[in-house]
Amino acid sequence: MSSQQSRVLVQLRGLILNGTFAPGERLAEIPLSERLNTSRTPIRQALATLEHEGLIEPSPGGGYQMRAFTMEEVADAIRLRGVIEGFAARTLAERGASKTLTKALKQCLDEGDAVVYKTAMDLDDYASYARMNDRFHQLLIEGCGNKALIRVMDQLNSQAFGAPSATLPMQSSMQEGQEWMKIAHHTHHAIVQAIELGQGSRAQALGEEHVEIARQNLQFAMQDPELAVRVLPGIQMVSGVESTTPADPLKKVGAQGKKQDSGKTANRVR
Amino acid sequence: MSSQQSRVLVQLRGLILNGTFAPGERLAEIPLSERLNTSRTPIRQALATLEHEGLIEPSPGGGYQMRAFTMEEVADAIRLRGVIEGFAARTLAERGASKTLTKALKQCLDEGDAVVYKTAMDLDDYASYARMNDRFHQLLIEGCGNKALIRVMDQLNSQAFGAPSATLPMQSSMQEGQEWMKIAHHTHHAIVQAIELGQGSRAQALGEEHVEIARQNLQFAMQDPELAVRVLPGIQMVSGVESTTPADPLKKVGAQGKKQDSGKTANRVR
DNA sequence: GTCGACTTTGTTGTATACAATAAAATATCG
DNA sequence: CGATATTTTATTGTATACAACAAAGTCGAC
Repeated sequence: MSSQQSRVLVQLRGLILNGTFAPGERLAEIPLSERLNTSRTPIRQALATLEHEGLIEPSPGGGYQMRAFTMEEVADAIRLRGVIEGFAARTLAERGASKTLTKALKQCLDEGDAVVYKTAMDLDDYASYARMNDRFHQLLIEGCGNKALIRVMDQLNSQAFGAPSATLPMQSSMQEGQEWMKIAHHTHHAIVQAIELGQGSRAQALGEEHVEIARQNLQFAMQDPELAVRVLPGIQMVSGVESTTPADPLKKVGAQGKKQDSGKTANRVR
Repeated sequence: MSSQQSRVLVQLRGLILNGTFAPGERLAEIPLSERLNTSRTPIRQALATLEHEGLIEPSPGGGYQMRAFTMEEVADAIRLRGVIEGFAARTLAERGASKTLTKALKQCLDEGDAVVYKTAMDLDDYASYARMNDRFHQLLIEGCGNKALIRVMDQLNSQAFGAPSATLPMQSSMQEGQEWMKIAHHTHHAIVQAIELGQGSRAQALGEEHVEIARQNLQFAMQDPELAVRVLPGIQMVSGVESTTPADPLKKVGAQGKKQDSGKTANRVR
């Protein structure tokens, strides 16, 4: 795609996921365009996209504002992801997976085994497991061949906490993390087996249960927000998680471009 | 929202759903802006939205083109809708439905009963059943309280054949239609009962089975494309369904604004 | 006559000017 | 002094000009 539009979209999404804007904060076009060194046009396009992705919402008087997320919503999004992935797995089990797909899935299983059964796991291992995990879930979704499902999953993915990496165990210590990973990866094995044996119902149930692990871990990780912020990008947007780096996220004024000269009409509501 | 943007979006979506553009046909901004009496800006915005809705796709060299749909994709979209609605019903069963929601659902059941058990059904009855059906499904989706699910379902709805009305029986004769409606409406009753009794698994299964009726009916209706076109808006977009009204939908040239003077460079691919 | 470089032309991407609008600040009247 | 009308001002919505680009056509050389 063209450079300006995609660049702005990525950068703006990044800003949002970093918790730059407080919930309800207006996303005015001109400050954003100055901040990202572009004109209003690409900004507008990016804002429209982000609205479709569900990261921002229309402001009553026109324009957009930052959305507020609750923990409950995040948990619901993860559950939905489980249902859809479960359906994908079931479809694969019922229709049969192609030889190449099965092979690719088993490749993922092997890679995961190599990491999970290591005696000592480091950050690189964690990263490579995360990559494998993403690929595994991607394979399930793309492999099932249901285009509507692929589209819908794209939408969920863009919502950050719905993304495959959100299904990853995230624990305070590597040790703990590895234990959870063993369980999660065991489910990967079971899903592939169910697909091979044509056990549709089992495949579906496993898909749902798989994200349940992640959901519980998320709730656990939220007890230590510092950790959650480091491990799950975008979690700052969820109310209850205080971001530590930006200045004063409590006030609505927030980080506002460079102007800030008068300060009187800084955050007009319209 | 502002008048120009929403107007253009609705009109353009209408044109697409009417089968105005052949699959693969380029949707150039200037011809569209002339056709809808506006500038390129609202057109661009509408095109972006329609891409997110999945009705059009990006063209390789930039811009957009009409998407091609297959019957299989439509069937898959309906199945996915069933899974998601089933999940909504299950969630309601597990979490318990509010008093007002239960009441609203039962109101739908009563209205449906009144239509389905009539001795002779006319078009008005059909229309009122359709309205009730839409409301019923809407209540399930909104009522379950899962915001991610609501968003995802919005996306499916915009895709026309995924819409609630697509779950309606569509038969060649009123007589036949009424028989199918009886079955479909019976499922409505069963879903509400399952929700009331907290039978989550049953509610889920019923949700999925409910759309299965519609899927089979769709395939049946496709044997008589004339009927399908009349009964299911947007079905013209599906390859294999020949639309009758526009001129020559086989050639890619299709209905192209007003220009058509030279004809030589009419459909530049870029 | 055919292949290749060049020119033409249509189309999108980007910036920006202008209009419409709504909120805030200010002035005016009771 | 308070409430309301008016002005101001920021911001979005819309139109359009210009730049970048890519495809098609055209000309020329071998």
